[in-house]
Amino acid sequence: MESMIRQFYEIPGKILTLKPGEYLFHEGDHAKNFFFVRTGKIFITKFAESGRVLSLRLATKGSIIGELPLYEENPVYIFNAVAQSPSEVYAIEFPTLHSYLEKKPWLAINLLKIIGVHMRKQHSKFRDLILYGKKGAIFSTLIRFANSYGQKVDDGILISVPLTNQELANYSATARESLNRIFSDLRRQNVIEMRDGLILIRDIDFLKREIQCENCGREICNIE
Amino acid sequence: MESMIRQFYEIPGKILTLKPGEYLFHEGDHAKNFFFVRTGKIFITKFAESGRVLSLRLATKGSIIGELPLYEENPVYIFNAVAQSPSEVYAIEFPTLHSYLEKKPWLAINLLKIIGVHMRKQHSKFRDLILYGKKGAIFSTLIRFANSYGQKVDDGILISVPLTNQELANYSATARESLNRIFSDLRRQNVIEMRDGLILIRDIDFLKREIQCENCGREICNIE
DNA sequence: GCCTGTAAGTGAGTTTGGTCACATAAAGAC
DNA sequence: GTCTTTATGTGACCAAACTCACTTACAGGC
Repeated sequence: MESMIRQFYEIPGKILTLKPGEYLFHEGDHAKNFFFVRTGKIFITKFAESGRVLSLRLATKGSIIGELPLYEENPVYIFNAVAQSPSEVYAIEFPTLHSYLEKKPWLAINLLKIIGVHMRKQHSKFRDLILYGKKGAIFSTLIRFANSYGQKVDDGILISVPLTNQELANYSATARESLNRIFSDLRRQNVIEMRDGLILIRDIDFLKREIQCENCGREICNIE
Repeated sequence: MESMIRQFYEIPGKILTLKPGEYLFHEGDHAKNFFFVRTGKIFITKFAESGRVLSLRLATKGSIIGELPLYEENPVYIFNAVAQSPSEVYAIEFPTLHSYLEKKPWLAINLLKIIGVHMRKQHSKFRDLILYGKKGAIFSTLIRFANSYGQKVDDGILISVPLTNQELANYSATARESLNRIFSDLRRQNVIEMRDGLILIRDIDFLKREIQCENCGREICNIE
């Protein structure tokens, strides 16, 4: 994956830096650029009329962002991208990317591969959220965070990103209170535990069992 | 869209014919081919352990199927494809497609475009199902069927595909009974009506209003 | 015509999850 | 230290949606 992305850095572009909380783009904005994350972490979210927020990804080094409108007639971002931590992204303008893709077949193929993986991620998330209720959504979110940002420690997997319950609820399309109650249960059952404000997953197999995890691998089952 | 797909027919492949109810592939099968639908209609579904079925698409002339595992190391179909009506598909083996994509940049770019549209469809469906409850899921399904298979008649839009309530419920990740009750309401409110076993949508704007339709256009908001 | 099988419709009861309203805890500001 | 703000934890209640059980309607076979 890393090597695929390196090839895109040969395309002329600009480096942008973002402070935490700063938006790279808003949904509805006219889309001009395609981005790679160089450093930091970027939340990808979508707003609902009701004020609810649906969080979709937490992009990190190597993630591509804003690729959806690439070949649209009237390109518009359909998500928000907001920095979670100080971040650097590499921005390539669509027309520039278009001309490179036309010239270099391997580039287009690599992009196909990347987008294919995106599709599969999206589908597997869809499955978890639709078929296994809120518990499924929350467990799936935890597993994905563990795969993306988990560090093996002696008694489990520590998710190295600080996340509030509200943020996690947004990833699971759930009310904060519902997530909270499910977390209380998981703590009682010794499946998770809080450590220095981070989540420690002590029994990830429990989570996987409950949502009939298809063991699709870390490349697909992540939050990036 | 049509012209894009014509280019793929220059790639050597085989024509397969399917009878109604016949499977093109099952989820979990080793994936060898990429398909275009030439004629007929193909259901794309996914099974859940519980016996529930989630229906995702109803592919028709011009739709591509089975593209997800294209660049996987161990390619496996993650959905089922089953003919709804007598159908013909054009099957291209992955290695053949790979070599053509390497040689012809415009082919890879067209595939990028097609898959980009797929992604956007998937996202918009996700949004409807996640953010607007079961009503949102059902209304979204109706709108998509209307966009794909609707015929304008003097008093509304007739969905020209015969669908049972159970099938529609599968598209909406809903229990049949729930869909049934929502349909009863819609009939009472004169939003829909049954005509010769087909659904006639009399007030599609009502449906769109309820789910905060973003009017993303027929290219995205469909069921193909 | 009848019989059979499948689909549709509907009530009752239960579960799940969301909302509201607080109480408590933790983290900063000063 | 106090005060303020933000996050967490929970109970009570309500609404949405699922399940179960059954009735009704319709189509096809014969």
